[in-house]
Amino acid sequence: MREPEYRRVAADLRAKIESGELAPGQVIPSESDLMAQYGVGRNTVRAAVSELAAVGLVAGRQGKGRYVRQPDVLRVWGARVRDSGRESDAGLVDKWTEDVSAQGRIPGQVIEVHLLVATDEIAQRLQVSTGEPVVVRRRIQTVDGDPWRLSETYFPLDLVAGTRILEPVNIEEGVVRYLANLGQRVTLNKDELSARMPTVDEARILALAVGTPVLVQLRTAYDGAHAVRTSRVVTPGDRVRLIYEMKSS
Amino acid sequence: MREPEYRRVAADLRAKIESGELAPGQVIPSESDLMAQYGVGRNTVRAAVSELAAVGLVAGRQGKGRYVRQPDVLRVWGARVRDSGRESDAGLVDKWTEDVSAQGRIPGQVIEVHLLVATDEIAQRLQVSTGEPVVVRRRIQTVDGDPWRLSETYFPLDLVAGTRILEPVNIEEGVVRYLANLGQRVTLNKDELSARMPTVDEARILALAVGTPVLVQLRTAYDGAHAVRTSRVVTPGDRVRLIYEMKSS
DNA sequence: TAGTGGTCTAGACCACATC
DNA sequence: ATGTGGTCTAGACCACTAA
Repeated sequence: MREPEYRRVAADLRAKIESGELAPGQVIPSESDLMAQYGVGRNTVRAAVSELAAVGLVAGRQGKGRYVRQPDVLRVWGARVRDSGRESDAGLVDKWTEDVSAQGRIPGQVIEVHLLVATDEIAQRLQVSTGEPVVVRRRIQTVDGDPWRLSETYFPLDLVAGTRILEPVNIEEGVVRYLANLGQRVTLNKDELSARMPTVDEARILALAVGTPVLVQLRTAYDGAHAVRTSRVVTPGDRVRLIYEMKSS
Repeated sequence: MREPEYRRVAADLRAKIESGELAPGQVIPSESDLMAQYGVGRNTVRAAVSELAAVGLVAGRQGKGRYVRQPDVLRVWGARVRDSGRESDAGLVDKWTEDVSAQGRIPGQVIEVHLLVATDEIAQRLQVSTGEPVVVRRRIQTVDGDPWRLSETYFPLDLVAGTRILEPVNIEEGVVRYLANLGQRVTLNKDELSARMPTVDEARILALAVGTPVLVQLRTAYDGAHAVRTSRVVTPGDRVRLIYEMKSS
């Protein structure tokens, strides 16, 4: 039993998907068909198909069949060189709205704002003490009405008290430009990127198929050595392409 | 049957892991124990544990038990602001060696160089015709002897003919600086980042546990509007933190 | 009603690790 | 020899979808 049966079946199906014999969107053979075709029991077929589902190649719903998934990728910018050679600061809408609209899709977002105390992680990134009051703006950003991205931004309370940041409403020009217009200077942005499997909450909110990892972008903005805000953006790995454009020396 | 049994078991185990009751590195109860503890059949226990394995929370080996995984994270830089305010170009070693050494680990790499014709994807990114000759440097980069990152860089043949790029040897100062010293100018780097589950080859070479996504970094370097090289770097999502530091306007 | 996938069980045998 | 996980089967029943 060198190569398990279910792996042989999985590899064969995978090859058919990658070769295009089973095209994206197409329904794959039913479990009964696969049992007959490969001469194995139902659980073996299910183990094979589960493996493909676990890496995001197939999906399906009870009662209907399983089909080959086709990704729907949007591009969003983490940093962008404009004609001026520097980050844009004169736009009329926030970056999410701009990025999504530019690709002919309809952006949207649901915003909530909370006042809470800093956890260790947030305190460290904001350079404040654990337990200090911070403001968090949580956004569920949508494309064509579907949840697409989770975005949380944390501010030290004293830096945003009395501003519209505290109101759970859309800020048309975007938070970054809004604060810049109020006089906040940002000299450095530092992003930390990683990939992981989603938590159960993330999977639920983003309606993630099993086998879909998320891309996590932790961004902290600094004015000199002083942190002014930090954010965590969670996006499904198969639905975004995060772009960084950087001028070289 | 609102909530399946195996999900109840999985959620319970997950909670114990996240609360620390089952600590990283610790062996989780055996299948027999879990069967007795939750009063379910073996396959149900296995379905629950498989779910945790599929999201990278537990791993194990036949004959031994299953244990809670503990990530080993390294930081690597995608772009870094130096004291000079621009990308470093005077270092003595390549960036991988520098990043890994700085964290007290031992870097290494296995290099192979191939001459081949451009596929559609590579041709498009290098702005040449499909079928044009290109050179690819493939590197398996290691940390403390373990495969850690897969790096492929493609060059149009005419831009690197007669250089040491064609030799499958380490270039101490790194390819970027080597070419810069030969007079190649790079004015813009463009990175595209995404997360996905690994291919079977990637999982094998990087010794990935099931449930580990990869972070894919596609970088193209331009001299003006002209692409001079393009690379694909594949890293396990749980083993790296990719850092971008960007000066703001 | 028929066909699909979803859940669960009981049991068998194999492969690996440890004592 | 014993305990662990890995593979596989046969069979049962449930839930969802579509004709």
